[in-house]
Amino acid sequence: MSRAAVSKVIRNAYGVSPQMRERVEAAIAKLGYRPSVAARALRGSSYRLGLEIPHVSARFMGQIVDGAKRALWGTPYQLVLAPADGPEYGTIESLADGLVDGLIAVSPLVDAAWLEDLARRVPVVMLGRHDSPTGYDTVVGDDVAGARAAMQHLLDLGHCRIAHVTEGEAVTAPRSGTPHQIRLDMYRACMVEAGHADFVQVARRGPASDGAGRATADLLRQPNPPTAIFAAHDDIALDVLAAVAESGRRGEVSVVGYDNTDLAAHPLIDLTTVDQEGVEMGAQAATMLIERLQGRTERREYVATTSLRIRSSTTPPRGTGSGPARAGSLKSAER
Amino acid sequence: MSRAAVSKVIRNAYGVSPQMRERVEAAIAKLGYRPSVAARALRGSSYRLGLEIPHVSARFMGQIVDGAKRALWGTPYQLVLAPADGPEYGTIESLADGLVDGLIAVSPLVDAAWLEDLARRVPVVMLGRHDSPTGYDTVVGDDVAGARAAMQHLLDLGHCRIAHVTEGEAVTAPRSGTPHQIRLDMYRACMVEAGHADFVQVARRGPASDGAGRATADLLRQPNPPTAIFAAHDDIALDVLAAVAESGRRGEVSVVGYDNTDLAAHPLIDLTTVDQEGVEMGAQAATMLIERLQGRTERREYVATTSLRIRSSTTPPRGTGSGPARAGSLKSAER
DNA sequence: ATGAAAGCGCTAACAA
DNA sequence: TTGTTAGCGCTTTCAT
Repeated sequence: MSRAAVSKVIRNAYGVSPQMRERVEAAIAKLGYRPSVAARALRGSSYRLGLEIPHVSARFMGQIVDGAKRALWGTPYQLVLAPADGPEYGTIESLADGLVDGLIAVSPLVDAAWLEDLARRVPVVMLGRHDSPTGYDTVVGDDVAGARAAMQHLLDLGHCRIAHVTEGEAVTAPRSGTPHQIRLDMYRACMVEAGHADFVQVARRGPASDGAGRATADLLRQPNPPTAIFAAHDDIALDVLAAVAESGRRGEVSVVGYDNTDLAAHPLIDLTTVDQEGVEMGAQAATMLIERLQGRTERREYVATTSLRIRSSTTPPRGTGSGPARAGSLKSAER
Repeated sequence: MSRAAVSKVIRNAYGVSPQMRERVEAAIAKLGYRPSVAARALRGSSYRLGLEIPHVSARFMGQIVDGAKRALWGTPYQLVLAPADGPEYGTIESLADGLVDGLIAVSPLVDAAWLEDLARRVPVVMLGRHDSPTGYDTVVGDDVAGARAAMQHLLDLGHCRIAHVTEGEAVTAPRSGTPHQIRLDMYRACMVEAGHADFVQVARRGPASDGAGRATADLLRQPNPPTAIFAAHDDIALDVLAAVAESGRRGEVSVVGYDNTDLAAHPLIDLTTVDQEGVEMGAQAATMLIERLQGRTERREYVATTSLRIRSSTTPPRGTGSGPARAGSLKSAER
């Protein structure tokens, strides 16, 4: 039989008789034949979708991957992950260079123009970008609402001295539009709005090794330390909780995270956090990508809704006498 | 200029003059040219190495990935991850079908003969297999020593009623040689050796959703519940700790995990666990794979050494008076 | 040192 | 319905 016949059988293409199909399938089974992805990709599509996953906030990525897998279930597409931890250009290109039919990336820092170029070569969905591109789709959380909810919660509890612990300067660069920049801005705005502008304190996580532990420890060692900390994401929040525990003040400093990572619900952690539908974000991204592959060209954007999950890591401040703090102490006695 | 020239420049091959190289490089930069991985793979190698990562014990996989990345640093190889959660045959094949030059997989359950076949097509390194293959390399922890160390620690503390919480039956099938089967066997052997054969109790984690929480809760609800639990890996241990905390007996049931996941060191978790050099395992696997690609054909095996990390999740049993429990109490006073 | 050309395994358009 | 054939973009051998 001819290769064309085999090709048609494999692709379920039109124009092949039942008995031919049977013969081909028998041969495939007997020879253990497997089509070469490389050759396929060269001629058409590889049926692989790439997902670039930055090391930062690794736990949140688990949700994204789960969602993408769910969305791809039953489709002919396979998910391929590429871990990145530096500037993501290289990793993204290594995916785009013919390995995959389309890609999802989480790279708030790469240049928008560069992405538009990339998107002309291969369909792209970007996660966590608040820009308004023309050539690619975006899936993003409502960071304004999420950060505001977190801050409002702490303020409602009666906290005044609230610090923010976030990623390095690069990730929050002033007009970059990254989720972390927006969370930081909202933190500042809420503090100002609540009349605590004088206590605005931002700490940043250091080089990967020590995480946000040192930065938090420094915050706590001050004469007038924060009574609450808003962490830019759950992984940082974990470091913050660790630093608080190690400083011997477990339970005395409220901590809010972001992402509602699986660990946040663990009773030994029990972290108040902002849920932004990570799984749904992953699923939407994969779905959008497939739509692009099927021919859609107009831009789409999915904005995930956020909701605050209140757990025991946030309590009213230990009252030292001021109005709201006093109210807080009462509440804390009820626990 | 000819494509041959370009090809040579890209591959740093022999036979190209400096001025030609310069011209080519200028053209590459100007056109933003990127070689197609697919075409390359078709003709020779893709310079991609695949790593199949099962969803189970996800946190341990982080170490493996980190190690593999470290080993690949500075080589021309890129790491590509393929998430799997069911029977891994499909995922492995989807990698092997021309996408990658070689692959690392963590699939204790796939058939050895099938793997030998696979290894004839593409270089393979398997993680966590205690078999003695001819065509592929293995990287494995010393599960006998690791499990024994964990059990010995609990017995030394004075525990008699020790339960084991592990994965589903499939993963511990009697003569399968999986790490979890060996840990289970060692658990049983140590219990018998210590004269506690009558208390051997094995619980298993249910379908992914509830984890090992239910199984643990059932254990604890018994009239004569265990005073210590040996969990087959840290992710299960986390579920166990959660169930213990939720049963209101935080700190009363000792828990040992396995893998020394990053979370085990968190002060709010502080889990005693068996370290098996996960990062080193990943690095060794990647290194072995590269050696294979460079022509090695004889089999290699790397056995990671284990070491017990004692933390506060294990304490002597709350003494109800028996000999060993009393001894344990003394030790605990030293803490 | 350079270029021409064959062919990797597949798909798609066309011929039989 | 089937088989033939022309490339996809690269590497590699062989002439020049």
